[in-house]
Amino acid sequence: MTDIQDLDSRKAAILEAVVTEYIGTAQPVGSHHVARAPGINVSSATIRSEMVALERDGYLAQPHTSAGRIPTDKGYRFFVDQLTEPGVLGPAQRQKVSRFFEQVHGEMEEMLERTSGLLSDLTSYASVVLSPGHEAAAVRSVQLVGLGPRVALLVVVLADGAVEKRSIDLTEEVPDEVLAAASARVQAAAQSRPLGALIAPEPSGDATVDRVVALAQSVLEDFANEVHDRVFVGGPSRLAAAFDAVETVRGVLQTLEQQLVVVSLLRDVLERGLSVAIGAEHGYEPLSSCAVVVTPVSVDGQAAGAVGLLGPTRMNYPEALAAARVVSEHLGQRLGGTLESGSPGAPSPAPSPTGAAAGAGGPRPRRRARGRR
Amino acid sequence: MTDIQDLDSRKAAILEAVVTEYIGTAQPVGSHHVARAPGINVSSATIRSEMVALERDGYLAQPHTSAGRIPTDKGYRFFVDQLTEPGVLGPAQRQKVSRFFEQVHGEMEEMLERTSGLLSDLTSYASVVLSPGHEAAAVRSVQLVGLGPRVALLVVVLADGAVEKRSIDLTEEVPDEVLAAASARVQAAAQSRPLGALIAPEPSGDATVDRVVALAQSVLEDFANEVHDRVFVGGPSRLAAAFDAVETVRGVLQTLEQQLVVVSLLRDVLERGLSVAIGAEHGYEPLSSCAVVVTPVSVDGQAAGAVGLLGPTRMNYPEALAAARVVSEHLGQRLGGTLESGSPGAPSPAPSPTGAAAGAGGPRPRRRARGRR
DNA sequence: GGCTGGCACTCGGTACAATCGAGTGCCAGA
DNA sequence: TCTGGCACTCGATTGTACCGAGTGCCAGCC
Repeated sequence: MTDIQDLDSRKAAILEAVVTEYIGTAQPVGSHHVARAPGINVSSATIRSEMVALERDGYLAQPHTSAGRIPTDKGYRFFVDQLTEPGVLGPAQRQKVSRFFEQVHGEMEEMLERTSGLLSDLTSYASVVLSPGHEAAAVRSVQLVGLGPRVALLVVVLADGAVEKRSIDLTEEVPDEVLAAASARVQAAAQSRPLGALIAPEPSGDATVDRVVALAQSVLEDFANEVHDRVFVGGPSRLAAAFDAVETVRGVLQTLEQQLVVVSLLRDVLERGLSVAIGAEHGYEPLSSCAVVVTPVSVDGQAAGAVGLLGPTRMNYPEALAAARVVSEHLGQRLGGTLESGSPGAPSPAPSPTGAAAGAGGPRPRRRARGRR
Repeated sequence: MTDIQDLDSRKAAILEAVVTEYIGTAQPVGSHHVARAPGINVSSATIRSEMVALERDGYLAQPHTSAGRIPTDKGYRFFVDQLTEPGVLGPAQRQKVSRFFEQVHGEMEEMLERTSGLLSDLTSYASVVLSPGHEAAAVRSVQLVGLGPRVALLVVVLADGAVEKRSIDLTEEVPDEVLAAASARVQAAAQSRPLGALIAPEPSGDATVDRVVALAQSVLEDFANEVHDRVFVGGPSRLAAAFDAVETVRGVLQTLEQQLVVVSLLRDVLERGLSVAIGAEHGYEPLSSCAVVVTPVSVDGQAAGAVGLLGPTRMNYPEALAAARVVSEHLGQRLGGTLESGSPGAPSPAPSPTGAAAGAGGPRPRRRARGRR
């Protein structure tokens, strides 16, 4: 327990005791309880006077006179910043994670979805898994498949295994051969280039083919902007118990339903180099009674999505941080392994040393996530 | 379902009044209120004695002595069965729906997801949209795309526009040419057949190709079983306000998170020919304080998924039925239109005549009756 | 000087009684 | 057969008293 900037060590210890206790009980904690906490060797009277100071400085608040204190957002912030050792998961939970990643299989999206289930299982908070972006991934295949006389489906496979599709209205009947020819031309032009850096296919001389090619090409270019970072929200029902005001629950759930908001929330937090955003810090008003824990996922040293947890501000930060970190590591390795089938697990990368400021990978360019209204 | 028919018209009217009032206020309703209801021309004393009978017969219940009555599941059931005219949406809502379906675009999955948003918007209940099954859809395209030296992605496009994918571990390096050859063979064998009735490709003579073909083929066969009907749950946050017990909310939300459960719930209800399942009727214990309204979606006369609403048993059935029906119709037309781009909207199919027991055959004998005198 | 124990005070929570009123069951009479 | 009237029930509300956790302050002690 080191001395921290503007709080002497005794105040820090008291604050820590209050936060810890409050996280456990959700009840305002009084000087008496603090006095009984381990590491505190002063009387309750002393603690009271310290608490007055902590309240004056904005670390604690009192729901009403003659009640104990509860931490403010600032109080939690201090507590989190002060955490030195990353929290540790229990052996049972650790094993759950290992088991999960040994056994999980299937498509990336499915895997991410299940990962979010795992995270919320581990922590009993709502979890959030942000899928890796695709802007850097090269196009492996483009295909036009006829679905009806005037409708074709454009299917794009990226090097990272993502598949995007979009149906195209051809406005008039196009024979299969033309579709195939167009498909081949688009494919040839896009092959091995990332979506962001496509080149236009040469004209073929056949007007119909060129028309279809142009249609497909424009959809392809749309993808470059639209290719969405999907977000998987796990276990939102956990939040029902986290707040006592039904209104709060409803508001939070409603916000979580807007995937766009969740994505930008996570992105914002990551961009600010935080791994924890508490209460109003993240600036999303409906979530002002929530805290968010985010950990970027890196695959082979590259930033690739993120995992996070969302709970009440009185969430168990050490545990949440530990869970997010462990899952993020496993997930990164697993995703790295996908493309090189059966590659031996690389040695565990060193965990970032502190609870905050894990600026992995530097700032990422802002990208649009697909809007769900 | 037993003796639901034997309510004389006065009892029916009283029951209807109780249900209507309770749906609106969520408060137990007393004989006085019923007496004031339109169409009721008897005194509260008479109503009281009728209510005693209704309670004895299980249509009403009393939270405690000297409180008003609330409908039981059986009471709601009678009320719903008795509905003759389908409820009508307000003009504003109707317009919302039309607008939505004029403007909606993009992939089917996205469309379904947004449709579920629309439904819950219209009704302020949680909504459920079940994607059409793919068993009958023919394979339009199968493609093996190399992702890494030892990994390929199998991408299948079905005639209805669905795209399924699965990565395949090739266990050893396979050159692109071999992949392409295998891809062509698998495609040739599967082309135009539904997933359920695949035939095995002929051996090619090249051992490596055949090995890859076999791998792909087995994955393809897996799809036949696994291709799951996706379900989109919209606006679960609406449920937070619907129940007062937090525990109930949590349980319901948790159940909704298990997509598998939701799918079979809907499937069960549809199979039993119901369009409404109330409380314990559907047999899913955690949802026993919920009611489900389901309407199948038909595309060109073929059953194709379903839309539904999930709310408290005291939900507004007429409105919910109307919303589900309207959205189902629009959705069916829209989906039908997808494959024949720009087909003119067919004239609105006649709505099913009754609120319940769509499969029950016989013409609806019962008529709603009013108090006389 | 800083810490401590003691003390008066505050105020939410609980327990209990009184009251209110919505609602019931029953019954005599039209 | 229905109705108005009546006695009764019981949850909800209000008021009062009290308990106890917690506070702020202060005099005294190390």
